[in-house]
Amino acid sequence: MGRSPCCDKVGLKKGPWTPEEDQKLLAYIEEHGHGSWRALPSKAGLQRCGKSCRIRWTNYLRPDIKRGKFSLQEEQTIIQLHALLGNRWSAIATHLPKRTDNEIKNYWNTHLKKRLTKMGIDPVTHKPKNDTLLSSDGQSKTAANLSHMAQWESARLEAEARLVRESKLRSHLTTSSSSNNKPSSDVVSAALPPTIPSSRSSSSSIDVLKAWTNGGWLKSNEGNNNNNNSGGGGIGDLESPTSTLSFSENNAPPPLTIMAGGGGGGIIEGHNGNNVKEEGKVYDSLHELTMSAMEGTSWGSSHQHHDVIVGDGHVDDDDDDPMVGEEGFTNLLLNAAAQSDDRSLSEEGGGDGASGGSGDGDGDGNGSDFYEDNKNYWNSILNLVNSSPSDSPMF
DNA sequence: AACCAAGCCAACCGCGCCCCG
DNA sequence: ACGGGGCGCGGTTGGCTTGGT
Repeated sequence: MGRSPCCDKVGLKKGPWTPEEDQKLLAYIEEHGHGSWRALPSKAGLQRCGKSCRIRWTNYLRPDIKRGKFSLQEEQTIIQLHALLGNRWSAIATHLPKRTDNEIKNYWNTHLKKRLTKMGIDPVTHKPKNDTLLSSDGQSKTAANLSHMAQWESARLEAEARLVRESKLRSHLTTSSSSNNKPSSDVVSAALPPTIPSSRSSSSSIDVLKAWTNGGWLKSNEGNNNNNNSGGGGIGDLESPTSTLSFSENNAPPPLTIMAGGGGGGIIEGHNGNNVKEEGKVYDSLHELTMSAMEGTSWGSSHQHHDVIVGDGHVDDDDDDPMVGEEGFTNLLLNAAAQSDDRSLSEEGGGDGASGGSGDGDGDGNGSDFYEDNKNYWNSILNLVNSSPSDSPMF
């Protein structure tokens, strides 16, 4: 069926906003809040459709928007999160609190993407376009593993997002019963400053990441750094990356533990039996997604990477550490970016540490630096996550 | 100085999801 | 259960700016 237009376009203005229009919109929202966007234009005396007003507000007029050049750290954050989340701009924007998804998207498309491409790195997969370029030092494989991570995380994101939605739904059921007839979205809006970017899933996914890195990932690799994966090394040997989703207190579902196990390609277990039952639908999705992510939908059947998830769930990656060198890879990129960038680091307080080893001497992540780089990579993501509002207002 | 191409970014478009009646 | 409204998201476009010749 055809979708009705967002508004009656007849007589409505399009194109660039005038200062007068900005002023009207700003004044109205400051006084009344945005309420229903559709109803806003007439109330505010604007000849615009509600959608246009919303976009203008969220992308430009919001008072908490930071404009201007992206700092090196912001660039790093974007690149790292993009490697994990893909084009989920709103999710990425959640971790760059003063930037809009639109701004980040634009910056990616106009700067970062080109920079990566120029360097022979596929901006989609974050791995070198020509594997042979780097294969001698193992970076291509590790870049491929980053891609694995991204796909894995992506699948998890979807599943976690479902969980969150379920939780939110139930949360809204309880809240909305006591908040007259406001639409649920307005319930959220009303409870929050109207300016806070929302994300449906990113925070939770990052929480997973936290647990992941805090839990077993790095340790797991630590033990497998030199020659791993037999008996469950590498990705297949992940220590249960326990979901640490922050649900609303009253509706907190029990923790789900996802075992990306060496035994069967992945196990999801509720911490007690009825948990899973209660979240049956979610469990199914999570399980489904996790399974497909692990067993070929993304990895095994894609044949785009060197390593393979073999039948029993462990990763056969031709005896390279599955995570080795990702930091090296990313920092290679970032260092190059820093060098090619005419901005000076000091502009934004350059050694803030979030980038971990990005400034380590040669910085090309070869040889024995791989392990450290690997650790630093995830630590850097963790750092940025920790320093970001991942205690999202949404949850 | 004039022209052209590339870069950049605000805004738009269309789709999908969620909620409500 | 279903259909429509509202909103958010990601992709794309169009126009202005900047840089090169």
